[in-house]
Amino acid sequence: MNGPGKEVTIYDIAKKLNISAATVSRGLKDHPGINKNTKKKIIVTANEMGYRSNSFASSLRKKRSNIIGVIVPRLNSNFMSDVIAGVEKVANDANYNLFISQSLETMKKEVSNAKAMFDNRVDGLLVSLAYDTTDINHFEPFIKRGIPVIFFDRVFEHKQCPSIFIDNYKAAYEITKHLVEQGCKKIIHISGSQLRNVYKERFRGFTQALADHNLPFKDDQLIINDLSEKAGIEAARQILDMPVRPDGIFVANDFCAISCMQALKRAGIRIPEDIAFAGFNNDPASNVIEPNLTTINYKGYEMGEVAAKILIGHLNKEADLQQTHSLILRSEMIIRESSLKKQLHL
Amino acid sequence: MNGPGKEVTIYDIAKKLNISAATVSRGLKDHPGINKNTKKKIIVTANEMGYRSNSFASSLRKKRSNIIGVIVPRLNSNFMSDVIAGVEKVANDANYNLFISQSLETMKKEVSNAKAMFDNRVDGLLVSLAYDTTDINHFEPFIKRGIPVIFFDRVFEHKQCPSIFIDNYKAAYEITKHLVEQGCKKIIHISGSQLRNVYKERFRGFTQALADHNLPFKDDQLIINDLSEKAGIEAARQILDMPVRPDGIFVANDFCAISCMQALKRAGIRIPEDIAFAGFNNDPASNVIEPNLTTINYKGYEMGEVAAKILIGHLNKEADLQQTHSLILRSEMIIRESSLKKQLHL
DNA sequence: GGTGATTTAAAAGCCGCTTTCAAATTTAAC
DNA sequence: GTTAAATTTGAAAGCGGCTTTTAAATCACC
Repeated sequence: MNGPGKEVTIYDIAKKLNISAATVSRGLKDHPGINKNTKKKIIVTANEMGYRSNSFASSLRKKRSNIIGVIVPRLNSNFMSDVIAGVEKVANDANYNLFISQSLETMKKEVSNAKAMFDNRVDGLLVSLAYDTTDINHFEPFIKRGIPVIFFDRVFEHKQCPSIFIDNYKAAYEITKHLVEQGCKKIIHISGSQLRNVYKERFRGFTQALADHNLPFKDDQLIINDLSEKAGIEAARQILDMPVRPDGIFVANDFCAISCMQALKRAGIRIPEDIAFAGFNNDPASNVIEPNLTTINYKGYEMGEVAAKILIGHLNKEADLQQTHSLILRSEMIIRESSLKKQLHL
Repeated sequence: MNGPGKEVTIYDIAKKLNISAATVSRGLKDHPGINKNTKKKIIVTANEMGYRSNSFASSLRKKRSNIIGVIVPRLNSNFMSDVIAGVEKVANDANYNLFISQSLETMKKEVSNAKAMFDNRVDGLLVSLAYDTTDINHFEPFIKRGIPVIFFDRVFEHKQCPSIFIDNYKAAYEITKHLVEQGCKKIIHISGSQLRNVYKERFRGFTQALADHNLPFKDDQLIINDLSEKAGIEAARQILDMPVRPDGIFVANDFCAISCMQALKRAGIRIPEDIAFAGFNNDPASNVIEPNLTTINYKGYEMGEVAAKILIGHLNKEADLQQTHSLILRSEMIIRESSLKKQLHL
C-alpha cells in the first residue's frame, strides 16, 4: 500500500488514468461538475497507489491551515485539561488540527507563544490569559489580519474578540451569601491577581454580598496570592495569626482551598464549626477532602466545546464575527459539609 | 508593522534591498557565506516590513513539518496532562509544534487519529495506547516511511519503536510486599485491561509477591474493570459481598482506589484496620483522602520530557533509532496511613 | 598583469495542490 | 440538422521558500 519510497502525487494518479491533475484534484473532493464515474475511478486509484494529500501544498495554495491555536496558562490542571479535551473533540470532528501551548502563567511566554502561533499561520486562536498579563497587544497582529481570537475563562474585553466565561460575580455573590446565611460574620476571601476577570469578579461578588447583608469589609479580609498549594498553607498560617479569627473562608480556587483547609485542620481548627469553607471549580479532590468542600461547579469540557464551536463557526463563515459577542455559561453552587454550620437538610 | 493587506515575502524584501530572494533566504538563516552586513540589513528590513516565514512553503520544499504528533487515551487525567505539559515544554524549546489528539480509550479512534497524523505528515509520533488496542498495525505506515514512533507508559513491544515506561512489575511487587508485611493475608487486586503492559505487569508483580510470601492466590482476588470512579464503587460492593472479606486492597490506579475506599468507608469499613489500601500514580487526591493513600509515585511530566527529548534527538539525527530502545524511568513507593496496620515510625 | 582560489549574488526550477479560464464534449431545444 | 445551453475536462499560472547551478566579483600570490 504505502511503499517506503516516493510519495504519490495527484500527477501520478493523473498519468495512470490519462487525465489531468486538475481533474484528480477535483475528483478527490466533492467538487460539482466531475463525472461520477471519473470521480470513483480517481478515488479507487488513489487508494490503490497509497496516495495521501499534501496538506502543506494545500495550505500554501489555499492560504488556510486548518489549524486552531490554543494558548492556556497550564495544561496540567483539572480544569484546563477538561477544556482541552472539549476543544479537541470538536476540532477533531470538524477536521481541524490543534496547536497547543502553555504560557506557564507568564505574560512573557504568552507573547512568544502568540508569535509562534501567528508565524505558524493558525486559522484561529483560543486563549485563556496568564496570571500577570497586563495587555493584549500581542494578539493585535491576528486581529489586524482578520484571524479570529476568542478568549475563554480568563478573558479580556475587546471589541473584536468574543469571550466565553461564567458569571463569576454572581457565583461568588451566592456562595458568600450562603456563608453569611450559615452565620458567618467575618469571612476571609483568598484570591488571585486582580488583573484577571475571574478573580476580580469573584472578589466583587464577595464584597457586594457582604455589603448587602450589612457586614463590614476590611482590607485584611482579602488575601491575594498565586492560589498554589503552598500559598494555601501560607494563608492558613496568616489566618491563625489574626487577632480576630474569621469564621468563614471563601477561596477562589478549590486546589488552594484544600491545602489551606488541611493546614487549618492540622492546627486543630474544626471545619465548619470554627471556620466554614467554600472553594471554586469543583475540583475532583473537593469531593474527597473531609469535610467535603462547598464549591462552584462549571464544566471545563463544555467551555472547551463551546469555544471551539464558536471559533469554527466563524471560520466556516456560518456565524458572524460581531454577532456572537460574549457568552456566559452556566455555573452552579454545590453545597457540601465544609460550609454547613447549621444542620440543614441537603 | 503588520498591515492588514498582503503578506510580505522574501521577494518583497529582496526588491526593497535590490538583492535576490536567495540571498534573503540565506540571510534569514545562519547560512555561512553571507556578508555580515547584508545579513543584518536583511533581518532589519524583514522586521520593518513585518515579514513572517511561510512554514507551508518551507515544509513543502523541505519535506519536513516540524510537527510532533501525540496520541493519548485521554487528555483530562492528572497523569496525562502532566505528560503533555512535559512534552510541550521540550517541543516548544526545540521549535517543534504539537498535534495532540485523544483516542478516548478506543482503538477505533486511535486508528483514525493515527491516520490523521500520518496524512498531516508529522515528523514523529508519541503514543500511549488505548484501553482496548489489540495490535499496532495502524502505526506501520509511519514505520515504513521511517517516521519514528515512540511509545510511553502504555507501550507495545516493537523492534523499531523505543518505549518509555516505569518498572510496573517491581513497583507492584514492592507495594504488595508492603501490604503483606503489614499483616495482610488476603489481598484483592483491582486492575484494568490485561492487554496493557501497565496493568499486566502490575498484576504480575502482585501475584509474584504473594507467591514469594507463601500466600495463596485465587481467581476471585483479581477484579478487572475500567478503573473509573464508578468501577471503584462497584468493586466495593463486590468486596462487601464476599464471604471471606479481604484485609488488603491494591488498586492499579489512585482515582479508582479513592472511590472504592470512599464507598467502603461509607459501609463502615475501617481503613487500614479492617482493610489496608494501596493505589498507583500518586494522584493529588491521594494526599487528600483520609486516611492518605499509600501509592506509587512517578512523574508524568518527566516522562513527557524524556519522550519528547528522545524523539527530537532522533529527528535531529543526534541519536540512532536503534540505539535507545526501551527506557525505564524511576518510580517510588510512598507509604501513607491507608496501609499502616502496624504503628510504624514514618 | 595574469592565473587560480575564494567569496558573494543572481536566476531558475521545483515542492504538490488549487483554481481560473477556456476548450471540448454532451445534451437539449427548436 | 443546426444552434444554444449545459456538462466535463484540461492547460497553465501561481502560492512562497529553498536549493542548485551559474555567473560575477574579490582577493592572493607569483
